[in-house]
Amino acid sequence: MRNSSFNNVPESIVGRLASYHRCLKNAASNGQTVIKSSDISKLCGIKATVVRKDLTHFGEFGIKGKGYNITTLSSNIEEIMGLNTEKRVILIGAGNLGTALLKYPGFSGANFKFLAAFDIREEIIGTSINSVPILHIDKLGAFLKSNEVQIAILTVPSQEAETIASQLHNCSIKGILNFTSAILKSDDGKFYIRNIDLSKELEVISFCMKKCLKNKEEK
Amino acid sequence: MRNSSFNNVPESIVGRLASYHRCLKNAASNGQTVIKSSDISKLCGIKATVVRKDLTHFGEFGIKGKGYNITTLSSNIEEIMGLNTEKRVILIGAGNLGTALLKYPGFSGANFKFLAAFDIREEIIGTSINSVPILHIDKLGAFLKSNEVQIAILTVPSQEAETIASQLHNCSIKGILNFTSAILKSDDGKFYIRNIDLSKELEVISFCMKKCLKNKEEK
DNA sequence: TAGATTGTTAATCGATTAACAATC
DNA sequence: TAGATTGTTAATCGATTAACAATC
Repeated sequence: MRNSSFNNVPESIVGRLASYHRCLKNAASNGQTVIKSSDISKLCGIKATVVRKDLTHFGEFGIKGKGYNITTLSSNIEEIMGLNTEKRVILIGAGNLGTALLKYPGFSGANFKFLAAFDIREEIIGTSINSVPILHIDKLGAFLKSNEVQIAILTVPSQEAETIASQLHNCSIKGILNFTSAILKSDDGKFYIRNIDLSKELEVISFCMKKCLKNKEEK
Repeated sequence: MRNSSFNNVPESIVGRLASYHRCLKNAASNGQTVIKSSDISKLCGIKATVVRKDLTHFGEFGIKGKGYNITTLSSNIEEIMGLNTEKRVILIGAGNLGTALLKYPGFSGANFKFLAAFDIREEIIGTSINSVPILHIDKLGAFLKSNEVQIAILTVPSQEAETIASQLHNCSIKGILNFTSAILKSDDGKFYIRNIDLSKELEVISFCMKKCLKNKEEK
């Protein structure tokens, strides 16, 4: 691999790498051993030149005239993306969305290990969801002191997001997956914050639909 | 408004419009009536020049030397994005994520009206979640024939996505919000498909975290 | 060797930034 | 009028595309 730090990789490339990775896993489970950029292109809906250019960003993984060895490419992508190291995760806010995420099968593929979930509702404290214990939010600070946690997932009401996020400083947490519509800023650059705003997605589809309907009428 | 069709608006702008909209709503609820691009910038984490440029894409909404009238700008964005028209929606797959979405408060802001949810598990057929009735998936075709539905939300297992999507042709549906990791393609351009892949988000945060940790070590 | 497919280079395209003129 | 902030223009930057040389 050309370079093991990859500090300036645009997020657009990272997102596509994840797509390639899934596509390779699928191809492998079908017994395929080699794949061409044009195949990846069809399966992922991304142009073959983009696929090749993205990959060369990290090294030369292909065999000219043949394509890519699926096992090799797959494990390279896993190393690039850090999918082969376990990440210890807590979830804050075990409501509907939080529960759905605790039960979400996709987390295992990213090597996420849930240590605990936090909530305020007394009736669920002490229970567990998908083997993840639910603790009272009051225990958060102490928990973070005695456990090395890398990622926090925020599924609390939006108006609580800021307060909760402020409690995540000065501990081992390096990434926040923010599902609230509050825009959290990592003022000091200590965190990587990824905002996933479902309401925004809804508004975007609302606009794009409008456009589609209009195009239709014009025809 | 300069132009009422807006056919070639990049998705990046649309996503930001949604952020501006939320920010305006918040400012309005604080009793503010006018807002400057630099304020929007701070609240949304988007540069003021970008804010202004995005808005001029659709018209001139500001008052030089003053800023933007919140009510006017807000309703203009609502019109641009189609937030002021009701969209009839069905949800397919009332599992954990589906249930969370049916209970998600953000849908009302986008003027989404859920007509029904579909599933295969007999034990929940006939019940309802948040007043939305759960019907058997066998009833989907008939339902679409007798109801005008604009959007389908897919929260079925990924391997079912393709099959379900194929049942959505030849009806009124124009938009699909795909929460499965299957990559659905709108081969004929009849649909607008928005893929929201949570696993991908996890892998992206996994990479970005790795980068953050490394930067930290280097310091 | 011939065929195929990668990886690279150069050209195009679009988005972001910076500077400033217009104007409330 | 002076001060402030928008909207526009031009410059920069980065991402995508297309063509093709390298090579398995």
